[in-house]
Amino acid sequence: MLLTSEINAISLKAKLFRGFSDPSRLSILECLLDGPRNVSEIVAVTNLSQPNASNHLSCLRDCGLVTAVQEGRYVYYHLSDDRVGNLLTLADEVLAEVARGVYECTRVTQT
Amino acid sequence: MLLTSEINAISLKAKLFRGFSDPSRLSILECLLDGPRNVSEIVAVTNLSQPNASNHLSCLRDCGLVTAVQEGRYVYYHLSDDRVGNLLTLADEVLAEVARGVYECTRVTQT
DNA sequence: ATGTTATATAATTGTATACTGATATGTTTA
DNA sequence: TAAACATATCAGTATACAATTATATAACAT
Repeated sequence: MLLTSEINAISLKAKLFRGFSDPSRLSILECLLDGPRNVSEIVAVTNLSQPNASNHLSCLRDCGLVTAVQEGRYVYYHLSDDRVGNLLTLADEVLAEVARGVYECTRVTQT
Repeated sequence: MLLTSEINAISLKAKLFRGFSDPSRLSILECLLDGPRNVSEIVAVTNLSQPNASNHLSCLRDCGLVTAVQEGRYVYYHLSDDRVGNLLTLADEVLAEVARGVYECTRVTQT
């Protein structure tokens, strides 16, 4: 039986993973692996519309996964912690192992 | 500009993370960190309804994150790869860093 | 000051998906 | 075979959320 505090910790962690669980946000995070990028650069790399990118960036910022630094009229974003990158790398390893299973999973729609 | 193959890889990774991004599935995965459990045990530990647990287990199974072994009328589930556990652990570390941000994120509903 | 570029926010809509309740399938024991 | 137990599936509903369009705010240039 789960305690209330454990439930909260789990919900929190689920929220963290949810930050990674959308292709648009993941594109943004991957693009930031190479270093800070401003919104226009992110839009160019990811092909997202500007408002869409901005929305996802807000989400990532609120979740603490990225940090924003304003320089003039540009806003540069960077990963807020090295371990965010580590998570992406480790995910690649897991993916290499379970790729077939994930690919064939029909319960979650692939965009 | 992202190539098609990169888009697919990213969608795949997003799907992987989506497996972790629901509190119910996360409860199941955490409960399996201690070793194999059958569905009834999982239901008891997580407080999920049996059909709900079964649905999430199907999803996790399809995604390759867990493996099912039938023993008599019981079906035992276990994490399919050690790195699945590693991802959970690393997530804890990231969470410790960004907990406040995640907690305050209002863009994603916390259950 | 005015226009232009960069970014953020708001309202809306469509779709995905988590949950529930009912039921089906499968396995064991009597 | 029947009854009891374990697990899976299905239909229906409600909610979360991603994307779009339009607009607002802010910084810079002319």
